[in-house]
Amino acid sequence: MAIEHEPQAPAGTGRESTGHEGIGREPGAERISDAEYAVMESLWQRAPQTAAEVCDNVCATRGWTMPTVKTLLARLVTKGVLATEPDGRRFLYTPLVARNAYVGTESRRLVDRLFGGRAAPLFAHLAENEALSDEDIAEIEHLLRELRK
Amino acid sequence: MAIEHEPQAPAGTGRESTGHEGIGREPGAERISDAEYAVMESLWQRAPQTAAEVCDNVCATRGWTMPTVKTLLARLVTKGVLATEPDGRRFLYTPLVARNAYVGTESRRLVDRLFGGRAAPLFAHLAENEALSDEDIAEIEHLLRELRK
DNA sequence: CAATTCAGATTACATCTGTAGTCAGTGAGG
DNA sequence: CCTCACTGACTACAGATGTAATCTGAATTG
Repeated sequence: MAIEHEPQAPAGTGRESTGHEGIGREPGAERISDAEYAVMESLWQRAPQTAAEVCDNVCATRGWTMPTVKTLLARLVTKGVLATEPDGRRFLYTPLVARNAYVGTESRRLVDRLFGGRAAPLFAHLAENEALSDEDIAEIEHLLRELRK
Repeated sequence: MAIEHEPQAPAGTGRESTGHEGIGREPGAERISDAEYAVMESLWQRAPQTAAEVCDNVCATRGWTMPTVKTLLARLVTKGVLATEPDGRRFLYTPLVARNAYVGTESRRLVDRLFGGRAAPLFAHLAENEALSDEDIAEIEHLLRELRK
């Protein structure tokens, strides 16, 4: 099929491009994979960025090449967690889900899966494994005092 | 090739059956997937169990059939997180990694990935999202007092 | 002892992930 | 104006995962 030359949402809008779906399609519903997460990190740090900029930020550390970043960006757009905005001939990518929200769901997932939805056992685990620094403890105590109020 | 009739470690003992492994092969090194985790849960609850018993425990809730459970069990054995012990003509499966250990690594992974290895921000998130029950808070306070000592 | 049944082994297959290569259009430079 | 570089789009492909069917041998049962 003919490809429009105007920049448009990259990659496979294939099976669900109709956009009419009422249920289960809110942005961020899709899981973000490990590799994708690295890309998101970069964009959460600063947005919007071009693909090249994202690569500058992550390719070195992860040992990736541009094509890899491109693919990941495309997938993230497909998943609905990144928005694209044409800027001349390239795209600017912007997160559609706040890091905060993502982190929230992920933490929740873990707590639900592993600790029956209770945060205390998680905390206990971290404590047992000495995953808590003194600083952590201090901060948590502070937060607790806040909550108490 | 002829298959020995005596029950033996199911599936792909292929590349690492020698047992002499020195490096990088400690049990539990492999990641446990979501579906596999359900199987492990059952076995952590009670062990050893036969495949049929595990299915009794999870097939209903997850909408699985026996073959699925078999596959998952086989994969878990391959991954080195389940041990098998012949019992008549079937196998008894037993976890090789304690739930505790698994839960520990997973929590750690999350904290590392999402919160830069610090537990306090995780805690803050849970607090913000009201993921903390009063009970949780009480328990955590108790744990904190323990730690203080 | 033969037929049935049940367990594990093998195979299947679509999707997702990690990681990349290639193609084609568009704007920039000569 | 033509060529080249850069960018996004498409294709690739192996391994993991979710989910299951089929095959085969062995144990149970009549």
